[in-house]
Amino acid sequence: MPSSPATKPPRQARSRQTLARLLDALESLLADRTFEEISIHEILRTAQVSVGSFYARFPTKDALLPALYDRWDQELRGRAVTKKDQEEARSLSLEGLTARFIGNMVKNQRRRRWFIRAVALHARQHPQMITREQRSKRRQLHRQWASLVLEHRDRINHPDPEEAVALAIFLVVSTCREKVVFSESPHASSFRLSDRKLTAELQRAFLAYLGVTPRQ
Amino acid sequence: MPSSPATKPPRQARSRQTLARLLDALESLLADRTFEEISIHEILRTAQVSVGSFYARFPTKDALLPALYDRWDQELRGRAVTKKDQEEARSLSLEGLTARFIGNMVKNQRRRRWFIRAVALHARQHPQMITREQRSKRRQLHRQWASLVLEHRDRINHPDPEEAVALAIFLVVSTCREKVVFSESPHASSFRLSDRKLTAELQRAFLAYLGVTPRQ
DNA sequence: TGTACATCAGTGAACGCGCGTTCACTGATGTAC
DNA sequence: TGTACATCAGTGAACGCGCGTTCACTGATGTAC
Repeated sequence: MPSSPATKPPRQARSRQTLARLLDALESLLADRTFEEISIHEILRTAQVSVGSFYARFPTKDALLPALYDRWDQELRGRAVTKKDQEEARSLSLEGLTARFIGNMVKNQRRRRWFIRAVALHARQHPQMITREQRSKRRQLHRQWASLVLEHRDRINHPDPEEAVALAIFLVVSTCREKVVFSESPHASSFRLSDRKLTAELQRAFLAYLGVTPRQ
Repeated sequence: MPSSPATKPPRQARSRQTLARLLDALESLLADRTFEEISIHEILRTAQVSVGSFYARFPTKDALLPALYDRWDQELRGRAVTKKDQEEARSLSLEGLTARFIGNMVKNQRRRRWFIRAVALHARQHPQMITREQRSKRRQLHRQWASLVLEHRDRINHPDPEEAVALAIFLVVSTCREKVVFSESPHASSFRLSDRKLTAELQRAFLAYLGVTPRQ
């Protein structure tokens, strides 16, 4: 249902595999180049799929990346957060909550960096990708995090806690993406920072900005 | 001298104007589209310059954006910081210093957002652009800022002040760019935030992360 | 001041390559009776 | 269980458009004597 508007869903197992091969091929090729730089023919060769077969499923090349995005989002939704998880999260301290979320964020960005880079670059010029992103599971998780953090409102020292939490999340997400996804090309050579350290520092920044002082 | 390697500098006033027209044309077209999306012919039509004239100056299309970058960087170097300015900056409080720098940053990003967006997108896939950026005046200003901040080392509460300052700058620059340059498309609709407010909050985040407590 | 020549600057029709896409076709799978 | 037909799925040669670039040329400016 959240798949591309003009994309016909496969009816047979055979074509479902072809689709999977296409998306896999694209994902692997994205490691080296932008979506724009990769030609259809190249994707098709990698996936061992013929041109006609592709255009039977997708209206244009541009429909392919959104489809990959959807698959990823579905995957995220698959590991649905249970009621139990939510209860558990609610019982955590603000520090614990932050540590867990930021830890996951860094880990995920690291694992899927190529894919995230491609989507981020593509979204900058394709509005439909942006709206897709806004309805994504990822965004939903951010909202969940925000409300969980706001349950510790008494420890937040900022004139407008709601706004502050939103900006704090924006801040760590932007920084994390810039660092992990974009600033680690061989040419960038900005300061080195292990993921462990990055996580710790982002946590520190998050809590400090919200004006949270350690409990003694 | 810092102009593109294979780019021939103009010898006559006439061609210097042509060059300027080309760069102006590109800069204005970047407001709506990516560099990749803009064709040479379009730039030439806008600048009222012929194809041959362009290729007499530039080896390829890709040499044009770096040239625009250089012009901008030269402009920055033009308004050189005098000894007096430095003295003055040194006499400011940490809060004053931060306010000034972040204020300028937000203002500049706002003014030149299209151009910055183009460069950021292009740099992601063209290494030569990255090295250019690293030797830029902008980077140099960041380093200057870092060392000025470190003169207030006694007010910084972080196990590794040097590293912390570097990351703090990275943090505010990344966030500012993400917000001003990328997150304000009509489709993005993330939370609204005036430049004034953004500046204030980034300042708060910067100082809080460094563990600076207000002087009483 | 004038003439000859070299260099700089500019012109735009034409080229050719690469890419996304089309199309006429064959083969595989599912369904009805 | 077998046959007929509809639909789904896959094939790859060929097309054509748009783009960056070339090239043979004309005109303007600077320099030497």
